[in-house]
Amino acid sequence: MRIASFNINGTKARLPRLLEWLEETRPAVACLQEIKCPDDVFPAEEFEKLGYKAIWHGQKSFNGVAILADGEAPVEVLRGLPGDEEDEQARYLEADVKGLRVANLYLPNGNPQPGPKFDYKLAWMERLHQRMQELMAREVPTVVLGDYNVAPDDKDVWSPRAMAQDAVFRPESRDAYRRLLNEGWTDAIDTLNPRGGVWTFWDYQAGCWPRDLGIRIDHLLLSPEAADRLVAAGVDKAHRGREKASDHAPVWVELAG
DNA sequence: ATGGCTTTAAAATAAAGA
Repeated sequence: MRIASFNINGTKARLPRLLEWLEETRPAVACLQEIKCPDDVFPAEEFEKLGYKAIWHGQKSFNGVAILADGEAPVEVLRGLPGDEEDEQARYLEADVKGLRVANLYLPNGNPQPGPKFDYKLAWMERLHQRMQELMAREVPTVVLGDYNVAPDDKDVWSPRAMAQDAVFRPESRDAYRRLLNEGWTDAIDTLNPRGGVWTFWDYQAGCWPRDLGIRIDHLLLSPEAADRLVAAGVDKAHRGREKASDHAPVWVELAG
């Protein structure tokens, strides 16, 4: 059973690429980030035609997340990350689907840093830590996946020097990510590719894609009950090279059962 | 190169991304 995550950078601009990716890779569950549309224009019927039922949490212009499942409707558990009544940004959606708890997130980018956006990112990561502790305590198979906007280690960026001032690579961001993992989560792609050099994002600028200058910021974190079923994990890298591609490639994990 | 692209919203530029 394949569980996938894809920052699509705009539903409207990406729809043909997104539909062909679903048809070609047929994930059981597909979590999308940056749908960048209000709830009333999300093209759910296009996914229905391919046999996917969806729930989504959008907003105008920016952010937005969705969970698609092959042949069954995800049962929504949480819309929005708890812990801040003032937070209006659509970045978190949690559901029960295919016998798993699935939490789909679009973590704040945090640039420029330092500044209020970076403060928001770090506060958001503390709230996520709280929620992931609750999820861990349930002791059921759980996958917390999405665009974390954190490159955890030197081996996860094409150039640590070039990335040094970027919010996705600051020590504060990496420390916060490590604190999440320390609760007992398994970073699926890192576990199966311990030497690093696996990218999930290539900037549109400066020829980063043709030169393969990327970073790894999209992650799939497995609770112990899900990690016991880990078979494979990977990146659909070729999809980054297509016409009108997102700047992220899809990432996925294969679970037994 | 505090941006070399791309998307969104909206009607020319501006914000956001990472």
